[in-house]
Amino acid sequence: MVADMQSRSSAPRTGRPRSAEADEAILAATRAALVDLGWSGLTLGDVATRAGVAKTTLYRRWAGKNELVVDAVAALFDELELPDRGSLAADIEIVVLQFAAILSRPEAKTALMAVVAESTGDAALRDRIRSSIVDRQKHLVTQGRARAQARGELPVENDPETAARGTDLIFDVIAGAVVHRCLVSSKPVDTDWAGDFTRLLLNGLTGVSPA
Amino acid sequence: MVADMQSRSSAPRTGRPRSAEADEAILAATRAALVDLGWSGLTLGDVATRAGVAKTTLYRRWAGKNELVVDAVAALFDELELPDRGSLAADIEIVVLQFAAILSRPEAKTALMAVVAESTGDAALRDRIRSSIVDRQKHLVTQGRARAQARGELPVENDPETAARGTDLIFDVIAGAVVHRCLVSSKPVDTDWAGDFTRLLLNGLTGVSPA
DNA sequence: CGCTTTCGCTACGGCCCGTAGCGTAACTGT
DNA sequence: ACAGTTACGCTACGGGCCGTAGCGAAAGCG
Repeated sequence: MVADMQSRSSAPRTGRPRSAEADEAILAATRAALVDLGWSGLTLGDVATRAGVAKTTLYRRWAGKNELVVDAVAALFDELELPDRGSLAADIEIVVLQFAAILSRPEAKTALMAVVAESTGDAALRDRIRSSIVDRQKHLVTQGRARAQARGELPVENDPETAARGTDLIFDVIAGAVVHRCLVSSKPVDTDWAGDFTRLLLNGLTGVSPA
Repeated sequence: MVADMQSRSSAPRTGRPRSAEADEAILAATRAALVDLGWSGLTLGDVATRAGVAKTTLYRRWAGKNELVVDAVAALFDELELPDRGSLAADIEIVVLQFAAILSRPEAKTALMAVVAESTGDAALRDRIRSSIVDRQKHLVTQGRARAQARGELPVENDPETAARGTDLIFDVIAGAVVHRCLVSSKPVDTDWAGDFTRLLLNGLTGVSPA
């Protein structure tokens, strides 16, 4: 979703409309190509062929490889959800395992790191990644925290600015640790590791409150 | 250092030796090119020109862009050290800030993520990254933990296998969180954030010990 | 039915890749 | 001193992908 710049602002009222099937076919072809060839092996010409679409059509909708792949991969992360397991520990563990499951898919692995690498020199791409992928999942943290506060497991934050800082911190710790474990250490995120990590984070959150 | 496969095993005893200056010139040129062009813009022909070396010389020593960049960037992380600041909290904070300082350099940013992305489909590259960069810094964790145990801040681990698991976990959490903060959230790792993170991790480590 | 926009297709210059071939330079053992 | 061996700089090449231009046809709208 949220493919090009044209669908956001006023779409042209006249002329032939863009094919919605083509959009989905292109994104699916991109994911398939990522699985087969990886980020560096992926070429826009190949994606166009797989999608049964002309290469020029592809360039009309996306500025380049980076933007295309961000959109193609963003949908994968919408699978994340947070069923109420009754305790903060269980909630953390389940989201860690879900996130790791997504990262185990080859298209997610190779694409995520690559677009982040490209984004280091491209502010617009950085914003696109954040709005399409990262910020969309941040509600999981606020949701889990709210539940924990309702259960009395966590203290209630008074200052909204402090709460936002805490949310960002928790998100960076969880996402960062799982990504690092999966892609850098390349060791499995099984229930053992998820349990260890959950205990560590839980102790950190429920321990002595910050100054 | 540790450039090619030839320097590890028995170097040829006969013939013209490889130029050591060329090695360093190439790696320096690679870092410079990463700053100017980023990962995707870097070409081996350009690196060779910058280094004042023929392109063929480059291909004799490195299999490709991935391996070259890993070696070029590995040296950056050797700056990390752990001066004894007297408390575990201070030790964590200082290493977080040091790591963030390295990640603030554009050549480190773009190269690290890119080679990790490439490594998702290349086991040999994954091992090269681990042995050249990651595992080299793991001693910081064991060192900091040993000091904290000597101070009585942390309990002593009896089982060496449990201790290793803990080391890996701490490493993933620290490195992962800092990387995520810098490159994905793209927010500054200042003393405020480092302090928040340190409190969180410290509480997690000193809290109720794992089952 | 005109107007507008998208679509598929072809073709193109340009850049970079990775290798081959050559003559030269550097170092080693006899 | 001399042959043997390896690294070096240089040039050249086929091949692949890029990103765009130009065309005729198709699909909507008033």
